[in-house]
Amino acid sequence: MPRSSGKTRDQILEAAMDLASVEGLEGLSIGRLARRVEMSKSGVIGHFKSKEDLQLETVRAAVGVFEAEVQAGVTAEPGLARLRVLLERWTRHVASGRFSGGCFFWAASAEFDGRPGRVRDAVARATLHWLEQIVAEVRLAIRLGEIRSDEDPEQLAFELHALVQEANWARQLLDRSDAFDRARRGIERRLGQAEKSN
Amino acid sequence: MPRSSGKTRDQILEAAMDLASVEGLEGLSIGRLARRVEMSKSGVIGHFKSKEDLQLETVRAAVGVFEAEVQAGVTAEPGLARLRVLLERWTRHVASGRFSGGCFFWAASAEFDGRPGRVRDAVARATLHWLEQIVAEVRLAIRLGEIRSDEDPEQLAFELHALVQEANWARQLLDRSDAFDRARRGIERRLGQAEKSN
DNA sequence: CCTACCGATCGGTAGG
DNA sequence: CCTACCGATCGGTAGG
Repeated sequence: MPRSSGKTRDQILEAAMDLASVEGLEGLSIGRLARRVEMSKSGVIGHFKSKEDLQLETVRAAVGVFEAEVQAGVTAEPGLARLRVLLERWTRHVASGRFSGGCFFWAASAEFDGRPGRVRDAVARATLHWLEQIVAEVRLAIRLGEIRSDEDPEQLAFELHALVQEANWARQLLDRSDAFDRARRGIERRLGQAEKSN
Repeated sequence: MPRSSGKTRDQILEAAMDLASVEGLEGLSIGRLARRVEMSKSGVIGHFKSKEDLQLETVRAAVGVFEAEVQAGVTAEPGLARLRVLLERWTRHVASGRFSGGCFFWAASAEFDGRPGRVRDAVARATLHWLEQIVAEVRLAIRLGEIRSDEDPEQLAFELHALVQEANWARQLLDRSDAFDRARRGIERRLGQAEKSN
């Protein structure tokens, strides 16, 4: 059962994710967020213990969106087929404009990589988890004989992951509308190379 | 001839680049920068017209560092050989820890991609210029018959560029000390694939 | 280059 | 959920 003010809290977090994707999790000030959701500052912060707590809850909410849009309900066969589906869903999610500022975690990564603390740890944990999921899927595909056994799963995951992050960069900073198609082409070419021939 | 206070100004910009690589160009506040260089706030801002001007000069200084460490004095043969040298010098520069927060332009990209203005334009111009230089070198290598003529220069440059940015991300956020070796392996593998066999 | 100051905004709290 | 307020810090200026 949701608590009584669950709806408002969710609305605040939805606005917080969008604001943070543009202005960063630090630029996400309580006053600015309050204006955005048309509440008083104390009304906003009353839902959270502190700004750090608000940032942590915002990261957690973004993890929830990612899981729902990228990971949930994938029915493809485990291995190479599921790897392709996961990468395509990720690409589509980042390209979709779900958040005004592009990929939430790319922005949060760059902002918090130099600031020790719980927010940085939460961002690192979430992004590492996703990277490790790609590694695991590559490993499975190797075990199934779909990907060449001389491929290093960590290396292949690194290269695939790089392409989607690059696409986000190229679209957000350089306004390259073809960025995600380039990521897709790179992924397909790389997987084609890794695939066991025959 | 440098103006009389050129030395101090350069010291301020050196500190500003380092601070911005960690805290961002916005987190680079005049007060914090003043404390870092042991001056008063007005002493710092006196060298610049405004905070935006300070940010622009800091970007310009970072372009200068990049040119000196990556682009200057490359003697390799134009084409594939020079492409390899440029990518290796870029990788080494980003890996070197020249700035505390890792790649200055990666941090600035994520921070300003959602904020219109002159700072964003300067960051976009600088990074686009570097990307276009990689494209140009690929094109030359194709013309020289060193890279297969069915390679799309923009696509290949996108993929190579992605690997170094990914390495910066992996080291700064995930503390992956092997990140730049992964970038190197990816670059070599990709160039090997693009290379004309025989 | 400094001190001293401006109005605005920051995160957060008191009190209701 | 609100108003009203706290001390700290923001970018920037006056005056020297």
